[in-house]
Amino acid sequence: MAISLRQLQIFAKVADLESVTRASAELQLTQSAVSMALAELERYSDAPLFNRHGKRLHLNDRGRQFLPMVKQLLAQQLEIEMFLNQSLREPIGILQVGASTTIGNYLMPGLIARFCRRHSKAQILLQVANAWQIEQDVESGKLDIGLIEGFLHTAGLHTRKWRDDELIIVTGPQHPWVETGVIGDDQLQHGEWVMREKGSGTREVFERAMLKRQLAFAVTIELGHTEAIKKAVEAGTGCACLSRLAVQRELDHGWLVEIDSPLDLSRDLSILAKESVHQSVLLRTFLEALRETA
Amino acid sequence: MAISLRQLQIFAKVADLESVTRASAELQLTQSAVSMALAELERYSDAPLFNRHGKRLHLNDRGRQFLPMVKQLLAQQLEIEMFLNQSLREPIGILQVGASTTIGNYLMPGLIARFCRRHSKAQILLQVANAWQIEQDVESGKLDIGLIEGFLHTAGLHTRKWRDDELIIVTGPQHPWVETGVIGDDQLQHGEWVMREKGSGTREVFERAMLKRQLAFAVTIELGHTEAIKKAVEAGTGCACLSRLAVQRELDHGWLVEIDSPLDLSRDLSILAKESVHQSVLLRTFLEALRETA
DNA sequence: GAAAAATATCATTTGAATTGATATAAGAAT
DNA sequence: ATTCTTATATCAATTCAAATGATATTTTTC
Repeated sequence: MAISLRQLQIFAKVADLESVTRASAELQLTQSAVSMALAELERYSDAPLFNRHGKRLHLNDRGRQFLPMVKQLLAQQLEIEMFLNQSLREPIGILQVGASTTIGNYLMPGLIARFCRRHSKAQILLQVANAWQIEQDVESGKLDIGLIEGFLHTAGLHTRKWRDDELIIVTGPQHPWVETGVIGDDQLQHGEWVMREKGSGTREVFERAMLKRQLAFAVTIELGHTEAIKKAVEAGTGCACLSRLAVQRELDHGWLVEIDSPLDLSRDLSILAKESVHQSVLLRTFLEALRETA
Repeated sequence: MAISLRQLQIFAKVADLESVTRASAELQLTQSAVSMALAELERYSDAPLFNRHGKRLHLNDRGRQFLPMVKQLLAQQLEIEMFLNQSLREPIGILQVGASTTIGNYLMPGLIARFCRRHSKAQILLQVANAWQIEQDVESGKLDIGLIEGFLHTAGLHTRKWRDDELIIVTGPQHPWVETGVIGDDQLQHGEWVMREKGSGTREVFERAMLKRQLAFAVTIELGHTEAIKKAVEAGTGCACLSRLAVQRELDHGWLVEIDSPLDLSRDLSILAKESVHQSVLLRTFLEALRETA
């Protein structure tokens, strides 16, 4: 038989009070229960932990070494029990959040920072990956929640719209389009487009919007990262279509300029979560925080 | 009802294996016992700790934070049980000892053999690794004690000098230096040195001693193992600077010859141990045995 | 769509913890 | 000294929690 928390509690109490009877009173047990629990512990350890001198119990050297260990363990027990109770009312825990590129890089950092400042015992771990990967990991339970651009369709996965994301066309400040700030179909077709590789969510939206207006276009440069595209366009190379989220700072500083066009470049950002009976306080609080930013 | 160690053990095992069935096998329990214990814990905590997705169990946000607390408590439990189980006077149990290369290869084997002959119920497991690794493992508690060449300085780790180690210069018996058995600065500078790679503790001591006398030297051959260096020098290739511990046997047989030099080639061997409330009988006895060999 | 594999749940059994009663022993009061 | 009080230890009986075996439910796999 192994040791039990009960035995250790009893031992600590008896050691503190130096009395079986008083310990039994405080523990709401009979004297005999305490005595037996103690005897059991000493039998397990093959040697006494107390000196019995008359009616008085005194810790012996072994017991003296033992007591601090026991106290530490009981403190940990208390901490654990507190955690279980606390996490019911307060958002406490480690939340695994997945986000696809644009959201993960431009939207989540600030949002998470604000959230953690507000809820100091909550920890958010962010994984940035492509939408498909996020979907898999939410499905398997590795992630508690996923945030992606566009919709996805795994059965049994709860997808719902979070907020709108607006893609805009941008150029460098010295670009000829800047003069009017507006372009039409013609310019759209003949622009020198700097884009992410095929398959990127952002690019897909642009392609679909162009297709809808039956416009063809050519990609001058393909770059693997949004930041690289921004740098290229800032430097004067053609034009790009990016999420407003990704270029807000550059627009504010005037490093990039927004160009109006007749394209419909809005898309949805979605929240993926498991259909589940129970949502933890932390998860619910985080969902609420997401809703607030929408 | 309060939480029990049993429940926590079961929780930790299930969380690790992500399977109730496998956990039940390892814990020698039926699947239903494990399932119920888990249910009990979740009922106590008023909310699930796992996401159940089909057959797969995945920790949720609370569970993720809960697990490390539980692990820590269980480790503490283990320590407590070890303390109680250890015999009062006889060293019994398994001691995890780490040693850096020279000590581990040339000093420990004999010492451990002698110790185990004397204390038949004691088992010493020796891990030979570099000083940094040893330090980490002592710090983390994987090792009970570490023995390294030189000093190291992790806060909270108890380092103290164990004994001296003397490095000596050796050559093969047919080497010209053997005639006098003594060399000076000139020979030191122009010797054909066979050495361990840069970064080796032994080499560092030699380099520092040479630097102190402002002597330059060239390394003719670099070899990864002390044994290889000994073989090379025995075969007549140049000279080496090695711990006396590593070459004692070869000196006794006359396969290698010790050459006196004006260098100061002594260093300290140190003992690393955790600052801890309790030192087991086994650990104390082993430390005493170490002191005896010093 | 059937078979295999995993988890959850139920009634039943097992076993450990607790009780109540009693023995024993030390210190205090007479 | 002897009795009374107070404390711990131990025993058989009881209570209650934990484990089992059987079974239902669900999910994955072929």
